[in-house]
Amino acid sequence: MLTKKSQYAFKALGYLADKQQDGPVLISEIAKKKRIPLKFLENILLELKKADILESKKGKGGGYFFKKDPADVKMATVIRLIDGPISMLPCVSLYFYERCKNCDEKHCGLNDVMKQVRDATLQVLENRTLKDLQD
Amino acid sequence: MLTKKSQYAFKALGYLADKQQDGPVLISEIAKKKRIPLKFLENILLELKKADILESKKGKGGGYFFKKDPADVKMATVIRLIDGPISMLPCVSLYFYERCKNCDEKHCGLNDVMKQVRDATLQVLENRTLKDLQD
DNA sequence: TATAAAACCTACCAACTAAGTAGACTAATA
DNA sequence: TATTAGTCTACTTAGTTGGTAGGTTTTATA
Repeated sequence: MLTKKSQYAFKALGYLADKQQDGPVLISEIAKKKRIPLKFLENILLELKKADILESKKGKGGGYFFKKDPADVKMATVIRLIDGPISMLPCVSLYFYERCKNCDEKHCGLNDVMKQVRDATLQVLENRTLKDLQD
Repeated sequence: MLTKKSQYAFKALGYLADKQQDGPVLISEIAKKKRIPLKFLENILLELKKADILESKKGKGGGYFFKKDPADVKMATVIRLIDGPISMLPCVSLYFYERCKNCDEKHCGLNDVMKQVRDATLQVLENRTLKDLQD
């Protein structure tokens, strides 16, 4: 399951994608409209900024807005950033790989199946972007 | 990610599937061969028994063995039993559904995408069985 | 029928993670 | 220079994960 954190991230990103033409959007506005705890949302947006997905402006008239085009940010990227691995096992993960102890990946039935699951999942998440979150 | 618990469950089930012709297998034998903490494995096997996947015999000459045919037990069933939901969001889960607050499932982009992920995942996990874990 | 083997059961625990909060600091603008 | 708004560091609290301890019950067999 996705954590609350990444669910909030997607909600916020969807909102920002909708408001892309309106200039900077306040954290407090997003928090209110999407019912996300304000301080928690602060952390999330900051992470998204540090990952170069969002940009921000301080002071009056400030707020958050997209740095990249939403259509260029894959869902998979956001999940990996906020939650970590997408795969069901470390030994089949592409970005968070860890080798299996006591099991030879070359002929491990579980490994095989979980690789299939991974590929099926990524087929979706690598081809859908934040643009798909817009109304 | 799968928990250690369900990973251990799969290891143990794979071992039992291999030894299906040999009569009851000791917990301690599985624990040793698959390097699973003994007492932890006890709990896991008990859960699998209560779910009617395994059967056990007490006393001398006892142990664990399959109640169902491994080929009739889907991977998805084991994951749901040990770890819970397979879906990435409660609002797209088939077995652990919870409705979304503050978001209309009828036109929610995230919901749409996560339904696709769910279906792609289940396509694999509902069609692979414990038989696929055998050597 | 005693005894040993084996699963079963209840309870506990330490470490970690998820989810969120508090409060001070920095930068931009009017 | 006052106000606005994001940034940063640190903390808290509840729940989950990954176990462990130790006793109870059931069964085969000598």
